[in-house]
Amino acid sequence: MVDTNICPKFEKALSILNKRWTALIVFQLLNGSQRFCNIESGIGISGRVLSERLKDLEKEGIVKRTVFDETPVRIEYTLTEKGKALEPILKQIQSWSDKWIETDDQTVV
Amino acid sequence: MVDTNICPKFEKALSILNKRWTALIVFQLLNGSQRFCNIESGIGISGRVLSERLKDLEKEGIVKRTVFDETPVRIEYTLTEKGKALEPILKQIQSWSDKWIETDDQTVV
DNA sequence: ATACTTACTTACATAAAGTAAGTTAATTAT
DNA sequence: ATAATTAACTTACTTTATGTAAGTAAGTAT
Repeated sequence: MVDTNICPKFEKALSILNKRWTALIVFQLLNGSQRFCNIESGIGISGRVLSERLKDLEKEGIVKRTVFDETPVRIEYTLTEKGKALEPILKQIQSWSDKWIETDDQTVV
Repeated sequence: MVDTNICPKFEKALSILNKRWTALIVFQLLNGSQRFCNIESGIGISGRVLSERLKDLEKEGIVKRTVFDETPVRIEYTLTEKGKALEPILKQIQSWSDKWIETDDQTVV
């Protein structure tokens, strides 16, 4: 990447949030801990990419993976404090979309 | 895409903002109108993708392209009201990154 | 034993982004 | 007058990211 004069922290944040699905995964987890297959079906992401994203988000300290040693084993993904702190961003996106995005109601008759 | 229970306006907003470079372009234009090459060098995007993104953003009504018929012709890109309204989102991202992203100061000696 | 579920991974196909060179039109430098 | 430079792109080609589908391992239900 080329040298820019933009704050590196901000750029880092964008490089995380910019990635496809990241925001939706976080949005989904704001409703509470969820299992792999629930996130998968909840937002319509493929398992391949979800697996990849969850690893990234774990590495960034945004998501925590917890294994419950029941039988069968249960694995849950939860937002960390850092992850929960993303809520105001998503809220802002929501209110922007409410104000500025039109629903092109494509109801086929 | 698979059917989800997420608000379509919100999904639409994310599909715009999620795209690589979109947020940085808007961020750059919050400083005022800019020319193609200034955005290009300002954020380190390639001309190919910048051209593509500006067209997308124009289509979404976020950016306005203005041709000044001087010689040589000058073309400026400006945020519309809809585009300016994205500022609070970027501000939120900024404050999140200030609080949660660490600078891994990789100063090579 | 067979089928089903969860949480993945692997292999392969398609779409998006990066790189570099080319285009057009006008401008300035020699 | 010719050559080089700048702005705003486009085109061709390569690399990376994402999607699709099938496979795996461990356990459960019938």
